Amino acid sequence: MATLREVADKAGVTMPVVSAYLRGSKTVRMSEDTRRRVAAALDEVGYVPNLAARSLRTSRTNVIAVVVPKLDNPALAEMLRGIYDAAQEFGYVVMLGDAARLTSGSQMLEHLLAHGTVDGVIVRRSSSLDTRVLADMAERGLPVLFLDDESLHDFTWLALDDAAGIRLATSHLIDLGHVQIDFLGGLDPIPAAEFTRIRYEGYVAALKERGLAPRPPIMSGQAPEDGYEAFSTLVAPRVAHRRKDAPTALVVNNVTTATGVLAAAYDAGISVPGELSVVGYLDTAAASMARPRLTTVRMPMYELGHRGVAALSEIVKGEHVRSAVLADIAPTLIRRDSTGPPADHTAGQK
Amino acid sequence: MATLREVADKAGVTMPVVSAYLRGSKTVRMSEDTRRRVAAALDEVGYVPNLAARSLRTSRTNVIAVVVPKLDNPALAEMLRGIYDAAQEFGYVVMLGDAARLTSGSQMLEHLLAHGTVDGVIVRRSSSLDTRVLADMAERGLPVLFLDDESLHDFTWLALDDAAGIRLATSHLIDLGHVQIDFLGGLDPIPAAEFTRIRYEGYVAALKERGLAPRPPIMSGQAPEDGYEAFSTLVAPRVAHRRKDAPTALVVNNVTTATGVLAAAYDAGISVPGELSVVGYLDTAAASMARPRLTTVRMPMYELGHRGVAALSEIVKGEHVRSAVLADIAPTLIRRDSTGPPADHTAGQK
DNA sequence: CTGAAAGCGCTTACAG
DNA sequence: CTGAAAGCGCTTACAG
Repeated sequence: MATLREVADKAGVTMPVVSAYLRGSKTVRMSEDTRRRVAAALDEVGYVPNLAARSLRTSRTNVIAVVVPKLDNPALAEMLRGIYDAAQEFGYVVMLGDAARLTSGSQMLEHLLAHGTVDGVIVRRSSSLDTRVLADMAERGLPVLFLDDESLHDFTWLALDDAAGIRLATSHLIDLGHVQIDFLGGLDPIPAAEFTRIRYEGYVAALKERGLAPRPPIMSGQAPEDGYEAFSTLVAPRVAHRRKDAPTALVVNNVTTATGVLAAAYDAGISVPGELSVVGYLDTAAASMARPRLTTVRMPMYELGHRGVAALSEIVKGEHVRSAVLADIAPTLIRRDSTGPPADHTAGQK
Repeated sequence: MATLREVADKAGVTMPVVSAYLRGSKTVRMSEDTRRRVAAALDEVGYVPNLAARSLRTSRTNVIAVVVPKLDNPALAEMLRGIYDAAQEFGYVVMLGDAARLTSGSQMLEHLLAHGTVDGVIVRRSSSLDTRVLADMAERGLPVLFLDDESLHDFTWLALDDAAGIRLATSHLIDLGHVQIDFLGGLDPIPAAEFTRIRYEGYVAALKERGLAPRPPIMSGQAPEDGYEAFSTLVAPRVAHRRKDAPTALVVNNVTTATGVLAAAYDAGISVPGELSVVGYLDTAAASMARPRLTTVRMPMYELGHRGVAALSEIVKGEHVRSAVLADIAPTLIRRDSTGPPADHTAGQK
């Protein structure tokens, strides 16, 4: 537990000199001999700084908290890479947490709201947080940046161009010749997540552009099990019995949900893409391990995370940051094996 | 930025009284009237504590860091649940991090090694950390608990009973009538991860117990792609050509790897479990979404995390903690659809 | 350009 | 049982 004072005494200098040496201060000049003595003393006592003392003095911690809805959501892995990379560039340490643990009155919330703990917070999905928690953050004036969507008011956010992404997925199916295309997915119950509305509207827009009739969304939670359940009960019966209103293709809001859809199709004996094409939104490693390999739309998740940190650092500095959609990076279609022409076009091929 | 002093002045008491009130001190008694005045003042100024100041004074932070090899590894989700639950009980806030980011000289390592930042660290898999990082931790005397395996020396660890888990998986296959059983998986290149050796030995033990001959391990990394690659090149050709040495069943070290194996078997036209049974080690939601649904062995991951925090809190208090294997909780076989009797026993059924 | 002082906001040991 | 003082380990503004 050597302190700056001990190091200074040992080196025959004063504390501020050691402090300046440690911080690599450019304004304080010291002789080569002084440097050497300080370095030797530092090394000799095995000096380790006390960051609590530094934070108390500077009222900065260089720690940012990152809160995500589900820690093990693979679709977020790339966003986290972007966040960690940017954090390193900006000199931040990242403290990652689960939104489910950040409840009102929780130890973790107390920690974030207190002074001297984190400089700011990045939250993926405001809807994964209690409204009381959001209110606390706002009231406390905590610098927060949301990685959300364009429907979030009252806070600063950065968003993917979800409408464009889903439009791309839908257009791909239209290009293949599909006409009866359904939208399934992630309509979280309460609060009726706005982000899904925007995604659904991307689907609607794509169909209308091409003179096709949009169909009502098929509600589903986001987990694989949710996709399995929704597909089994709401889609599979229509497809299996070749009902006139059966879709020949499906836009699935989330890639995670889509893996459940694939399992359900398999269990129902529905061939993908033979009888039904499936495209998932967002891309993960699991998409290429699924059988059939899942066609997806890849979004700039890395950039979302990276720019999020940059924006937060501005907010921390007290500067005003404008909410924005990442529309300058186009979504990419990752064509794999789960999409193909509709059955009636390929009758001869199979 | 109200301070304790301001609150005290407003309430007409001294700082220590407010401090005691805040901490719910039992030793300091105060009148009902005082309590009310303090509470009112606290509320009026919107007091928020400065945790850096508190840490500087108490040299405790109530923060623990948790370092895992891969943030989005679903097999760890349950362990993290255990950690978060226990952290709450012990009054800790969890700071989760990625081992890949905790490199020598990294901002994050500096942060962990400094005073006044975290009270201790839990590391899943010592082998995911640079040896220099481990040496730094040891030298600095940082309280660390490893969630590793029994082959880790020089540090305190808590381990799953990997040998028992793999023995259960192997016995299941033997019970089904399999004789030619291979072990595939997670032999990390350098350092030749000890934990896989122990798992492999569980496989060997199970076979020997039943008078069967163990076979050399099939090396593979842990990712789905690794499992895919290893299976495609080293196993599939033998099975497809019905070579005499072809396995009829496979113990896959990791469930993540097993999903890749399943995809590879599908692509090679090998029917699971018709021609080959596959059992994965550890259980995840993805195992039940795979087709065929993957038979796995479930280990007490929640308890591993929970007890890890309990052990760390002892270490933080300076008490000696003995490394231990969680042998009191038996592994469970989760029987799904990827295992069945060997082909020659079922010739009439298919 | 260098050196001693003040103070960040708490908690705790100590005197009354 | 209550109240004023000391001090945790830093950094920065200020005097020399």
